[in-house]
Amino acid sequence: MENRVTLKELSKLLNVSISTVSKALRDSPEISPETRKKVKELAELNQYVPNALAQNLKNRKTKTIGVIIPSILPHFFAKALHGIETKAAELGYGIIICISNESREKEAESIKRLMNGRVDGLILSLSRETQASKDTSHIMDILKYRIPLVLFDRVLEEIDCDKVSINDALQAEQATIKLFQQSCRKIVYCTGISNTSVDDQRKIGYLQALESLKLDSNFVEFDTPEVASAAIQKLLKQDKMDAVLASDELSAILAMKSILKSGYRIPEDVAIIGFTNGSMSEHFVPSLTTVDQHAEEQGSLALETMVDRIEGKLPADKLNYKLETSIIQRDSTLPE
Amino acid sequence: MENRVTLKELSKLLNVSISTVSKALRDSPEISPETRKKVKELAELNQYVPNALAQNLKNRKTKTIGVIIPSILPHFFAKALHGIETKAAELGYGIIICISNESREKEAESIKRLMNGRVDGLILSLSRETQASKDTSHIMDILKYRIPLVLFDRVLEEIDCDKVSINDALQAEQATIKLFQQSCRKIVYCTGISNTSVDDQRKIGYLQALESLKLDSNFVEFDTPEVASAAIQKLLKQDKMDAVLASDELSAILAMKSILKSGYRIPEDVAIIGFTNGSMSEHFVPSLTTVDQHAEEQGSLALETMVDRIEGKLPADKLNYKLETSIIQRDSTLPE
DNA sequence: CTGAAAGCGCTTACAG
DNA sequence: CTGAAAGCGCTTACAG
Repeated sequence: MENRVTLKELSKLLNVSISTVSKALRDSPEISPETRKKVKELAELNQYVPNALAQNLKNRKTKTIGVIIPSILPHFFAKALHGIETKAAELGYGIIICISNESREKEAESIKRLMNGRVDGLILSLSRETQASKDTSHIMDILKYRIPLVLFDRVLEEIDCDKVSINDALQAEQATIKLFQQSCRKIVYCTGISNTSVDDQRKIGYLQALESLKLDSNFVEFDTPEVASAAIQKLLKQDKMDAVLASDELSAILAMKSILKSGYRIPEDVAIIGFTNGSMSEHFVPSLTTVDQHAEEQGSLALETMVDRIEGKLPADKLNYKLETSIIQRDSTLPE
Repeated sequence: MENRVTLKELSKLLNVSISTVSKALRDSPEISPETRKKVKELAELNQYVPNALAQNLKNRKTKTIGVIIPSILPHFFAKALHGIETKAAELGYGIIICISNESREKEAESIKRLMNGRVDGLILSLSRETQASKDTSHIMDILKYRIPLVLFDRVLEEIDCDKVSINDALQAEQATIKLFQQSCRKIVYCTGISNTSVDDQRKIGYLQALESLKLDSNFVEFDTPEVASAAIQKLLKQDKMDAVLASDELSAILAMKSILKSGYRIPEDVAIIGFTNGSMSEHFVPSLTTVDQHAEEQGSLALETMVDRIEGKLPADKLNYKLETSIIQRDSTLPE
């Protein structure tokens, strides 16, 4: 039941100075091999663990990265976080996670909490409120204090920092074209995540595709599942829908359920492509054709970029990765 | 582009001592109101943020809790984490998250990483390897250093610490009896998470129920989805299954898919109850009747217990919460 | 090869 | 009401 042992205590036990103990433990050539050995043995015996707080204070670095995400419940963020954590462990870094819950205020609070020496850098996926309001003063503070910042997935181009995201507009455009190629002419865009940069980008891609294909657009935007289902069933009844491009997993699943319930077949009557490749996409019957957002890779690349930045391995100019994505063909669209 | 300002710098600007600045900022009555005001204004102007590392070192507490979980991908852990984070934010604490990836070694590493002054306490859900091997020496180290420890969900009774879990055995027993009451006589236990305390407990409950009901047991244990599906289809063919008790969400979904694919009806031919109430349970067709594990509440209670322990509000005797759970009736069992 | 000293940025008991 | 001093636990340039 002892308390943690310190350098001071070890030095007393050995009748040497604290400096000697410290150097011996870090294998400094200044110290004689015998002393080094003695010190290390005693340290081992007493299960000495250096106090990270003191080390960090002295070294002015913490080997930990702060991560702020809007939520952890959507599969995308859980996977991205997994990618971040895995890469961090690999590179010898730890992570501190805060969840903004889509709120700008909580995001700003978390930033404050972390900007006080606790972390060497911040990885952020912006909250919906921040993206909607475009009020990024709290983000600018990070830059002002010269704390490295990496934005991922939900990025804002005007912020001068490293970024990792997928080319959502391009993907949405290609997905729309794919639906067109399956003879769909009434392609409806369905989203439960309005007001995020990713959703905006996807809408842009969708509209671009429609314009070049000379088709009309149609949107279902919702906050609650009930609203979504009602809107979809209405469109079906009015014969205004033979395909769905869904911006998030939940809206894709809700759409499929409404479609099946109304007696239509997937993909013969209505084809669907979703974003986010979660477990529901894989296991629903029929399984959902999705744009793979490479959540884990985004997370892993964001962390790697951060560490490279911290360790000065990157040029001064900020990086802006746009990951290539691919469409995972499943049963909600016709086979090629 | 300035660097972060310190007490020392503020004190120089104001021509007072560091102590005065420090006390003024903490509203000490020792300092005159005018000085306090002046100091605070300058601090505000310079966006002074106290260095948490230095504060923590001095105060010997960090107001942050370490959380080590086996994985973040299963919905249960994502939800539990959400509960932990929410409650932590509410109580003014931060959390540091490590993922053990079900490995005892990574778990031990994370513990070492966190036990060096970084956190005030540790919340843990044990990795599968640790639970299987029962080698808990790395956990004992935590206790030895008098670091508060709360175990949740995957607990081990022999460890002397606060615990939060659900009564898995009882729940499994009741779920089994519920299936019996729907005239099921060939109830198969299906699991993809063998060798965890929760699975062991559920098996115990299942077997207890079967014994009192004088029924035979039958197990499907698997590592890959293919194995599960094959095993289930075999049992169906041999007419050895009219109900499934599934220990995790994935095995429940896999079972349902196999059953439907083999042409049986749910719940008329085969009824199913699962554990873990994730999004797939809710949205699969038919939706899955599940035992609600109260993931968020487990997380939130674990964190609250931790904070109470740290702040000395708890008796010396360790607490052992067993949360009441309930069965969420959906379409994979007959209505009551 | 070893140790005394300064310092990271803060807090607080004590003196004045 | 204000400040000098000690200390949290470490690291490292410097002296010996």
